Amino acid sequence: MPADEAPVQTKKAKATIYDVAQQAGVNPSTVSRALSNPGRVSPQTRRLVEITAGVLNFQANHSAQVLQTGSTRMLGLLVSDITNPNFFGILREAGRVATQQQYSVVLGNAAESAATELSAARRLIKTVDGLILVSPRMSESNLQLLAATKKVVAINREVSGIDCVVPDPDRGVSQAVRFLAGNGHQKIVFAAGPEMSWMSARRWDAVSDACEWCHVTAERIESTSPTIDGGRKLARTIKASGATAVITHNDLMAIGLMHELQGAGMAVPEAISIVGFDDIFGADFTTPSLSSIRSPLGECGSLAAGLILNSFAGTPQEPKSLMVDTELVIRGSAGPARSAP
Amino acid sequence: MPADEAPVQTKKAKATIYDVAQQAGVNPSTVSRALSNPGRVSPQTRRLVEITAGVLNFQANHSAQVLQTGSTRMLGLLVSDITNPNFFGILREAGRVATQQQYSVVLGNAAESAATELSAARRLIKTVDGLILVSPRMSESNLQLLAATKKVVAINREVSGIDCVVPDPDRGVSQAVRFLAGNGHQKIVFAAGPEMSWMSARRWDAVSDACEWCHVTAERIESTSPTIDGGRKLARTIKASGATAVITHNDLMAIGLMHELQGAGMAVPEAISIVGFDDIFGADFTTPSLSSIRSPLGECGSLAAGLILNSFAGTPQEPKSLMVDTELVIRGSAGPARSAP
DNA sequence: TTGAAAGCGCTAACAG
DNA sequence: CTGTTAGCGCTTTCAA
Repeated sequence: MPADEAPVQTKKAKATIYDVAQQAGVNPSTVSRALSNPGRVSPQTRRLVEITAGVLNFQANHSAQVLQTGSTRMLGLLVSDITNPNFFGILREAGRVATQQQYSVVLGNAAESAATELSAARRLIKTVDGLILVSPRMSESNLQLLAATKKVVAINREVSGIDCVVPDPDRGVSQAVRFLAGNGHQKIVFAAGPEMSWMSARRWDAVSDACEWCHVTAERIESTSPTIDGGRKLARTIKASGATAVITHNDLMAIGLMHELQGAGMAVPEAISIVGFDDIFGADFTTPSLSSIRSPLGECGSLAAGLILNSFAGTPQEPKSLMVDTELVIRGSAGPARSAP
Repeated sequence: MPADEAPVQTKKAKATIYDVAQQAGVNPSTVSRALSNPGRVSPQTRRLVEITAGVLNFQANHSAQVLQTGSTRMLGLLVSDITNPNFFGILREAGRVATQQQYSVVLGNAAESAATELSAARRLIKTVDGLILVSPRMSESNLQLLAATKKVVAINREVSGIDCVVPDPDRGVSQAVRFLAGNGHQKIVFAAGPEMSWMSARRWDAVSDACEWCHVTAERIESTSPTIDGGRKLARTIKASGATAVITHNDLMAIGLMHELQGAGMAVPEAISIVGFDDIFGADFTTPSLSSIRSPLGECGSLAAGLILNSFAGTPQEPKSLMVDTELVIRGSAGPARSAP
């Protein structure tokens, strides 16, 4: 391994509990107790220690504590889809729940591929007590291997043997399809996401089922990539399909598609209605603003954090999958079908 | 402290180097060397150790390593403005640079206020070798206190005594003002950000200077908050100002302002040109798409990480401020003034 | 309530 | 090239 020096700590040597103990004239263990177990020490001693610690600017050495106690009091969060800024909700809520139990949440360096995701997860998991993986792309077996090390919870994906929190597309999709059917749309196209995406499959199932229920035709078309550009490339095919409504695997695709369609002279929603998925940041920047099926990501975050924290506190539980409901957010991009009354 | 149990490690007890050593019939220190210092051990012993470690699924205890070596090989990144998804560029590039030196980057739980930011920074800094703060809101003295503990670099803010990487608005602003002046605009309004924002002041200075240079009038108006809604609330004032062009402190404000103005019947850019700052994710979702002055955040990230990493490797340096150039991204929202030829 | 002492898992001299 | 030994800074029994 080349160029592998330890950091030169140019900063002044840190004070340890020994320094504090000496300065205060007590035993190191008393300092430890006073600082992290107050109540097991007399009030005056405690004051003394606290003041001395303050004077010496004492900062407990985290790794020493971790080494001793076995707990980092940190949760990791790893997000694979960095193009979806929406996961801030997850971070915020997971953080909120964690904070209540004096835990903090750190975000792992986001991953571009399944491989980098795995290595990022491996690095991160060493430094935390539990790990939340959002839309993980790695294989099931790798996921299970990770889960054998520390507590792991997946969001947006269901994997046997590990705890999961997954938004159930059914409710939001059925709202969307009912809305579209009620507005006279006879045929709905679903623009799928990546071939291997668990979520995309799940979403198509929901669309297909809801359409059947509402007696409208559902057609699935494949995309090249789940991005704005991927959405653009779908415009021809979708126009040719004769559908008056389209639901896309995600909002990025919806936005790309909408722009391309508008560029080709099709009015949205007059000529074609568009509904995306995820209600990402910026979905309401567009004209018309984008209708979208939203997952309660914040709730996913708090549930995931809760799952991990509970597993520390309570008795071991069977791995379980938590379902959360999705919800249609109607904005300007969806409306009555052209031929509707 | 109530309810403060250590996590119950329900997982199987981890293998240590002692287990590996015993199994392989060598000394623990040999295991340590073979794994983290290959080259100081014979090839066959090394193979043996590696295989045994694999079999036992050995994972080195991170905190023990840290405790011993004093280095976590991790960099922290703390972002205060979570509404600006643009900082992904920082994360990505800082991560890239860090990875080259076997460091990884963790993101601290984002902060809502100066106070939570400080406590988040305090928590995070204990677990990393160096900390990058993006647009920090805390006081200078707190910043300097942090910097006394570990290596700290600020992005988007200049603070004496600590390393900084700041985008210089001058270039982008001067491009924007020249563009607007060249298109016949006589008066440019700057919609300022938060009163105490260092960056907002910097940006106004740049606008003011550039306008003077181009002989156009610059007017500064205050906002209530640097958000979409804050932008909306500016619409009346800006319309009343009679200006035909506006530069906003950030893109969120620009988007809110644009929507509100359009809602009030003003065409963009025909009646009024709008230029934002930051070129955030979604700036091109709008109609017309938003022109914006972009900071090379990726570059800021790599520079900041480089600054930290170099400080570990080399001799102590004087704190320095690195400047990076901003750049105008012209899109549909800016064009010829109404009364222009 | 406080002190003494052991040890968490690892690395890094120093010998051999 | 490999074994021995001594801690890193903290928490936590066990005594006093």
